[in-house]
Amino acid sequence: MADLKSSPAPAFLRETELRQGIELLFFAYRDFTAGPDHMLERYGFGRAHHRVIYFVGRHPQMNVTELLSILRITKQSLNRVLSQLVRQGFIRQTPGSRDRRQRLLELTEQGVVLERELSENQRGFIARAYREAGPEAVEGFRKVMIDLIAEPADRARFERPKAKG
Amino acid sequence: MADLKSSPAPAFLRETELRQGIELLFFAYRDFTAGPDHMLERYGFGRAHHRVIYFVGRHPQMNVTELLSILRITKQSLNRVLSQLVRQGFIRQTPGSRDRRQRLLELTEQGVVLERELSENQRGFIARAYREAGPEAVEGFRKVMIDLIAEPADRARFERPKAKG
DNA sequence: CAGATAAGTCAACATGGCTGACTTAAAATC
DNA sequence: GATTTTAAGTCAGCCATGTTGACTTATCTG
Repeated sequence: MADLKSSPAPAFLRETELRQGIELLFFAYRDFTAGPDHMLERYGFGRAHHRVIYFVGRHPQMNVTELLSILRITKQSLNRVLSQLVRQGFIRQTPGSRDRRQRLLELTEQGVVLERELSENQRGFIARAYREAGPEAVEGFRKVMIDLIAEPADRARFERPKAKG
Repeated sequence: MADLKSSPAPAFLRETELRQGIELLFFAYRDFTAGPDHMLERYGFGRAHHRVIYFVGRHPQMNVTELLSILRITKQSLNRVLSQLVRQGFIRQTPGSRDRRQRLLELTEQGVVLERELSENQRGFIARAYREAGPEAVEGFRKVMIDLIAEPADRARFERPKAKG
C-alpha cells in the first residue's frame, strides 16, 4: 500500500480510481438490497431470512454446515432465522440418508414462491444494468467481481465451462 | 420480469447469469467489508462508524443533512455513531458561516489517521482485483456498477471529465 | 467403545437500524 | 416583526441480526 501514490502507477490503480471503487460497492450494494428488504417486511422477515431462502433455493438438499460456511455467521444466528422459516413453512428439513445427523434443507412450495418473488426483483435490477452496460462491460464486471472474492473456493462457484474450439 | 426465460434473450441476460450477478454482489461485498470490520474492533467501532468516517473524509465541511442523504439512515441512527466519533476526537464539528444552524463535519488529525488506515485496506483489496483483472475489465466493471446505482443523482459522483480530442 | 461431528438450544450481550415525540437555534417568509 | 420552516440534536423504546459461551443429543468414525 505504501506505493499507492508513488509515481508510475497505471491510471486505473490511482487512489482516486480505487476510492471510486469503494464507493461503487457501497452504493450498488445499498440499492441492490433495498428492493427485497422492502418486500420482506410484509412477511416479518429481514435480510438474513432472504439469504437463507436464496442459498437453500440455489442448493436444494444443502446441509446446515455448508450453509453456515457460505453465510459466515454462527450457528446460533442462523438458527434464529432458519427455525422461523421452517416453522412458518418456507423451508423443509429432512434427515440425510447417508448421514442421518444432517438435516438437509429445501424450499417448500411456499418457499419457492417467495424465493422467485425476491430473486426476480434482484434479477430485474441486475438485468437493467447489464442491458444498459452491454455484454462487453458485463464481461469485465464479472472478471473484477470474481477477483474481488477473497477465497478461491468461493470463486469456483463462478467458473464457466471452457468454450471448445 | 415475465419474459426472463422466453426464448431469444442474449446470453448475458439469461437467468443463470443474473443469478451469478446476485451472488457476485453478495460474496464481493462480504469480503470487501471484512477487513475494516476487523480493524474497527480495536476502537470499539463498527461498520456504521466506518461509513461516517469515510464520507466525512471524502467531503470535508459536509453538513449533517447531506451525510444523512448519502447514508440513507435516520438522524437518530447517525447521531449515535457521530456523537461517539466527536466525543472520542475523530471528527470535529464547526458551525456553518453562511448558515449557523449547520454543523460542518471534518476529520481531526486522529480521524485522518484512522480513515487512511481503513481505506488503505479497502483500496488494497480493490487494487489487487483491478490488477488481476486488467484495465479493460475495470472499465466494464465501472460501467455496470454505475448502472447498478438506482438514482442518477448518486451516479453523478462517478462522472469522468470528458477526454478532449 | 471412545471420540469427533452435525445440529440444536439457552442465555446474555452488542450493533445499528427504526418510530415517535420533543427542544433549540437560526433562517426564511409573510 | 411575528410566524413558519429548517438544521440539528435528544430521549425513550423497539427490532433484527450479529456475537460468545456452555451445554445436549444423536450419529458417525476410528
